[in-house]
Amino acid sequence: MSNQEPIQIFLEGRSDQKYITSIEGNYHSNKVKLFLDDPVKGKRQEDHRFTPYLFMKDLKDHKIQLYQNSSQRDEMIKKYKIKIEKLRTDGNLRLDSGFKYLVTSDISVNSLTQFFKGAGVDPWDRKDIFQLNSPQEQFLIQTGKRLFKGFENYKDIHKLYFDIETTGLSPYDSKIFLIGIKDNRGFQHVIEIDDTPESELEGIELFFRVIDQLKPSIVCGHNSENFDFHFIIERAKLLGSPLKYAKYPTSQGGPIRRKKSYLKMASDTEEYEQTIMYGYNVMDIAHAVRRAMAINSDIKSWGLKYITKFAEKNKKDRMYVEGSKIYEIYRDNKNYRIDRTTNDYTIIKDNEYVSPTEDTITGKEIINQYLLDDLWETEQVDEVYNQSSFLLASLIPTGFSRVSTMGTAVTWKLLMMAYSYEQRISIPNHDKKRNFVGGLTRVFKKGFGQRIFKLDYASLYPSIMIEHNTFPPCDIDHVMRRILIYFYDTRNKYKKLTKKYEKTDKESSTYYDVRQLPIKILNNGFFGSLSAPEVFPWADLDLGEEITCTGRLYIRLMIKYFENLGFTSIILDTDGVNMSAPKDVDKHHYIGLGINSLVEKNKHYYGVDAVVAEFNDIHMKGVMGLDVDDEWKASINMARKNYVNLTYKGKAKITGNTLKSKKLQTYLENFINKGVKLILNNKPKEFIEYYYQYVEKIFNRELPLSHMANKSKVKLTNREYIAREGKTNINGKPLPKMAHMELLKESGIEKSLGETIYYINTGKMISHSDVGNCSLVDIETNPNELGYYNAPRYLSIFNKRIKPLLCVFKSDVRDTILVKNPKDRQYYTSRQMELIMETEDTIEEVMFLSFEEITFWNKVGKDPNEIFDGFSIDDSLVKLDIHKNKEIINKLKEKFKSQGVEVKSFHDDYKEGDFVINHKFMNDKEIWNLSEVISGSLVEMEELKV
DNA sequence: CACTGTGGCCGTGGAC
DNA sequence: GTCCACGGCCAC
Repeated sequence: MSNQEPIQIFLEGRSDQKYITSIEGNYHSNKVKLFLDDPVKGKRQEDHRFTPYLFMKDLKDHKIQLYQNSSQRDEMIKKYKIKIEKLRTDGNLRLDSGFKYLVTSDISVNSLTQFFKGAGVDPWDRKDIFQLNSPQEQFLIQTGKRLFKGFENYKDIHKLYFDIETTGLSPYDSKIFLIGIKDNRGFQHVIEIDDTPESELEGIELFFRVIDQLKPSIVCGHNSENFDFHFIIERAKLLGSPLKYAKYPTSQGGPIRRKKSYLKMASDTEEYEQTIMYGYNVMDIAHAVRRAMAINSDIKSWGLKYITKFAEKNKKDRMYVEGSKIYEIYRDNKNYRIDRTTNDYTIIKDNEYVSPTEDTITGKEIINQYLLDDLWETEQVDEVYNQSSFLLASLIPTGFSRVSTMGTAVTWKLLMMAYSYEQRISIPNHDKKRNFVGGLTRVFKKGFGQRIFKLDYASLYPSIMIEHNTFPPCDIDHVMRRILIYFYDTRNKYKKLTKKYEKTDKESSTYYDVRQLPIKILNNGFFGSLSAPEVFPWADLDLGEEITCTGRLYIRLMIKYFENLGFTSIILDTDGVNMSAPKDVDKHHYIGLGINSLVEKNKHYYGVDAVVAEFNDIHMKGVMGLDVDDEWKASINMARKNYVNLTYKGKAKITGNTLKSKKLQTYLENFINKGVKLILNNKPKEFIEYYYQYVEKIFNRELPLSHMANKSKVKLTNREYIAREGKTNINGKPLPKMAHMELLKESGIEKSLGETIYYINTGKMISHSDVGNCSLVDIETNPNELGYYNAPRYLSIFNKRIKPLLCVFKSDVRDTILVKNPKDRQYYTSRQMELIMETEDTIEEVMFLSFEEITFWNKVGKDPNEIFDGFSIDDSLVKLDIHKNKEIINKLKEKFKSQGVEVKSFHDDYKEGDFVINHKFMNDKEIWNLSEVISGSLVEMEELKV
């Protein structure tokens, strides 16, 4: 354990300074200001200095000469107080050709860049030669300080929540009438604004004065970057305000401003305007929710009302007002009867008698309470979804708003840059981007299954990296390996503690559970970073591919092992297989040896758990091991990555985008949710009846427009969409139109990025596609409104979606179920309605290494059959068919040799013009080909008989 | 002073 | 009808 201490100190920051909540630096000096919130001494600021630096490659390699002659250079070095230090490379080629000089200036980051600009190179433009951190990051890296040190919980940070109410959506034709403010230390206030411009400006100014008084560390709202701040600032400008708000009275901080910034959500990046307030972290909670949404497909919307319910944090007695009625109720000077236990209210009509004992409330009071309840919920959502960013910020040397918007590869880059700076190691030259082999995925059995187990490798990719030592050689201190092992151990420790306190001490349990979260994020992101050379300079694609190819071997090994024991593989995806167990599986009994860390010593295991524990103890090695992820009562297996499972509690869990998507129209979703349960509970006749009833409803337009509406997410601004018009695809054809963007363009409505819009196809025939045949639908005002829609087309879309579900029926029945008109409905016998399961992909095929895999192993000069050397597992399970292949290939080679032709195999090092034997698996058959190497690739010439 | 990966399914618009 | 490129979303 003790050898992990330096890593822990590095990650948590070697400086002991506590309670830093934000840092302000700049490019024109070497000064930074720290903002602290000491629980005893209170809020204060500190001035600090740092030495601006950048990492630089050897300029000679880029044919760049710094200044005309050495005397001129020396003069500039003196002027800008430049120092150049050579960093460690230990003879590693990528470090030698990387950023191996550390250049510093005692003056400022600008003087550093000025020095190079004077010589004709702008470091900001030449990311290929220079690596720079922001002043804030430079300070943190240099001093070993970290944000939020000393704060045990996110709750301990002083946070201010706000929300505004406006008369409309645009600041140019509507105005603010309420601003709600609440902090997490007992303050709350609603600023009321009347109809005059003076009052509105006063309200805005008061809002900033309140912030200035309270000095919270974090200022946040829900969707505040896109909406509230934009609105407030634009209104203030229109009303003639100079916008010099939110300064610390004693500071020299500049005015509030907005800066182009990026929000990273899994593989998506979105631009937004970030609000900058000197000394504060300005956060948008919707960002945290949207990042969670990108990873968790069960979250359907990032709206405040939805997400509070999803997180089960909704206030039970909250005041609720429909969005369109807020202004009306606020302004109409009416009184309402209210039930204080539920906060339900009804309007009191003019001349209506009200007894003095009745509880009443004014419209204004309703809206004020509504606003405060919104803020209360905002705080709850913040606590749930920003927790991991808060914890990450105490490990990663950068500001809070950046931590909560950047991607995982940048996170790892900052960690590695910090380590390289501390240890004076060069930053490697980046690897070249290329495609590579990823996870293996198959569906072996299609249709209806019962009693299904999911067996998957615990953290497959990180485990492979640790067990097979796949780390880049350019990491000369092996720090990535050490960090990963530290994370692995720490996370396991937290997981064990979470479990230990689960029943006795809920608070401690949650404390540890929350702490394993940032580690999980860093762990999961590591493999992706290692394969992202354009972002992460330490990336190594051969290693990335070795990890995935090794993963493919592990999954094959597992399939062979369990099939041998009578298990049936159903669906395979990357790191796990859904299997059905043999009938006698419950007879299995195993007493844990505890050799494998996933197995408890002396614990009695039964059934599938026993089989898996034995596999782990006896046959796995080191950190590698299988988990029994779950057990299900029944399943529908439709296609690769697409299946539905029934839990023993009766819940249907849908996996894959065939039946689960945020774009799925509500009418489809409603049918699917009920329909899959009927099939899973083995009620095929009821399913068929339900299907025909639903066809009738769609056909006769009995379903509300809000349920039929297509959902599209806005990913382009109107301007970007219009700019797309002249563009073509790789074949020179124009890019197709997008129905929802056409609607926005025509109506002149500009939606924020990330918003969902709803529209309905109003054509007459199936062939009437959406473009030119659709109109926008307001799903909120009249959710139950019926109306005209393109029934044949929606029915056809419905049938297409349902089709994959029919894989549970016999093939002759399957083809007759779907109808275009309810009068064509079919009737079936019980025998016809038996649910089935049939073979799709074969085990034999999947045991073959793909051509790409063999090419890879060949390229790196490794034998995949040696991956399991040292594992105590039966050779026949481990050794793959490539040995058999080798025998056949050798025979074929000899045959050609006897005819005087030199032939190679793809195991060999082949060149342009060589003849090569290769093989593939098609329709369950092995096919052998003779190919010629033309322009670096294999061109098939003839099929060979074996 | 943007940017983790591959594999897979489905819908769409447009060309033939 | 069939094919294609592309976008979107999802699984891991």
